[in-house]
Amino acid sequence: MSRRFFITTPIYYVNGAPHIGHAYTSIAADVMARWKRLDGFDVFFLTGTDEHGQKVEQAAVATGVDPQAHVDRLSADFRAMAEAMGVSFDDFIRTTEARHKRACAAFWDRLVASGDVYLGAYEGWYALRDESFYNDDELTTLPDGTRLAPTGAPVSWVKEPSYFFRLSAWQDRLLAFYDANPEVIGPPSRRNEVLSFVRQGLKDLSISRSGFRWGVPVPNDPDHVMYVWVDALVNYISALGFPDENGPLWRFWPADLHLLAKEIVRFHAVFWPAFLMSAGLEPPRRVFAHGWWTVEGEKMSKSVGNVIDPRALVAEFGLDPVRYFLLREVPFGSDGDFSRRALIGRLNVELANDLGNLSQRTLSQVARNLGGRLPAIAAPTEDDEALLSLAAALPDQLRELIDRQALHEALETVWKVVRAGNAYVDRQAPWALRKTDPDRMAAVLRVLADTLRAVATVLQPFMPDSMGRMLDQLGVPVEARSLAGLAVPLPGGTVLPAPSGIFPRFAEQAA
RNA sequence: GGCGGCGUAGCUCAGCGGUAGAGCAGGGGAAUCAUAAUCCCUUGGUCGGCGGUUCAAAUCCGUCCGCCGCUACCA
Repeated sequence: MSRRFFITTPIYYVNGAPHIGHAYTSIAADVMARWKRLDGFDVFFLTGTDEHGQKVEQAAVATGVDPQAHVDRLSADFRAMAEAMGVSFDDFIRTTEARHKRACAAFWDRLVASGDVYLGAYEGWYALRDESFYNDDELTTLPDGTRLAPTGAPVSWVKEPSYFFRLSAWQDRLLAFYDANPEVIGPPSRRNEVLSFVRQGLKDLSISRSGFRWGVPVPNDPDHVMYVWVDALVNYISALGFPDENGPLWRFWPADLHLLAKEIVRFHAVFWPAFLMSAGLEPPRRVFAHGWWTVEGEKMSKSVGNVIDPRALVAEFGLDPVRYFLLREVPFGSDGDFSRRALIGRLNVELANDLGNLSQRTLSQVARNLGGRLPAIAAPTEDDEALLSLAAALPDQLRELIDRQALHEALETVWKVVRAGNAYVDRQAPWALRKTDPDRMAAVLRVLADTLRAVATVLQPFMPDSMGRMLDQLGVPVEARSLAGLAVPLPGGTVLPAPSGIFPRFAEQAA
């Protein structure tokens, strides 16, 4: 088994401020990246920004700034958002960087060399005023037959020279690829959509534009810039040093997981593998699409004014509760609804009451009744063994679940142990044992401490800061916090710091 | 229109051939170590309608009703 792991988010298009959807993808990828590191993998976690295209060029012109200055500002905002969300990326690629343009040019040359690129003409309804093509279904037709763009500009049928990628030639090879790699697209519903899309027949893909300049130049044809597909997708290999296949990072290719939102599955599961195979490179091992969030039951939109700013959310509730909520509330891969009420419920019930309080009630008894020293392990009773074995099973269970991106199930699995822990405390009643059987009380508290250690260890990728503090309070040295480290018991007598609450309950301010 | 999916307790969903499940919400009780946090018990469903296969169907097949996704060049 390969011990290296390459995971990516999409590069985010800089046509607005980052919102909860961007944060969601990045946080989910972060959890997986952190999990793999915890499990001893050599991880490369890539994110970044997509900065070319006509929309960006127009936005820059509209605000009277140079496109590069415009994207510098927006890209920095995305990067700051990732950092604010605790996203532990190893590299942040920007499509305006020289290394990316070099990779794109080399990649383009490979496609040309394979015979899959030809010069043709892209046809469509074009509005001269907007300098933009429109789809048929976007147009309105006046009684006199004039067609108008959504902007009100008149359109005419225009042919523009464009390079094409011979995607039509790749249909059978793509189907064979999906067939040989059934896990390459997830969840299964997305796989089905991709399969039916490819089966219905593929058209050649326009991969250059000559109507605007803000893009990567096409080699040997200064009239063209690369259109989005090639430019954007190549980021995944430009960050690995392509075309230098002897560079230090190239060993990370092919990507183990491209994580993305459902609307860009096709680009990643159809176009990208075809490009890569054409270029003589391996296609990604897995592409997984998650769903979209609504807000309080409504679609998120600028006009409704309900777009969630992830940083505002973190300012109010804290980073870890937000990360937890996003991954716990909804089966990963499905759509979900974001509501204050639901977030507060998860925070108060699951984080504060279930987990935070289990830690607090355990550690406060250790502090008060045992002088703050971790008791030694005693011979386990049947009840002890039941709880400990549940906790010990967590790493293997989560490995399997996280490998198939079932993040919500991973959290549910951990919470079964947390609930079992609370039930165990009540059954054993160490506060009563304090008077009748202090040794047994110590043994019970040790069982609880070990259970909490396992829980906190596997939850570190989800809530790095909070679980770090919990492990501090449990006396677990930083170097003993990996999955491998969990196998080595802490010595009895370890002095624990004074416990303090990790997840305060959230009280809604009275209006 | 074509292809695919879904419809199970008040809510969110799991189960996918063998006497209906979880979490939350509701009701009752216990405990008091703990962030008044916990634990135990419990109410509640003709598993969208109809028909079929089977000794046996949420579970397979057909059909109808209702929702949803995909059906390519904004990313």
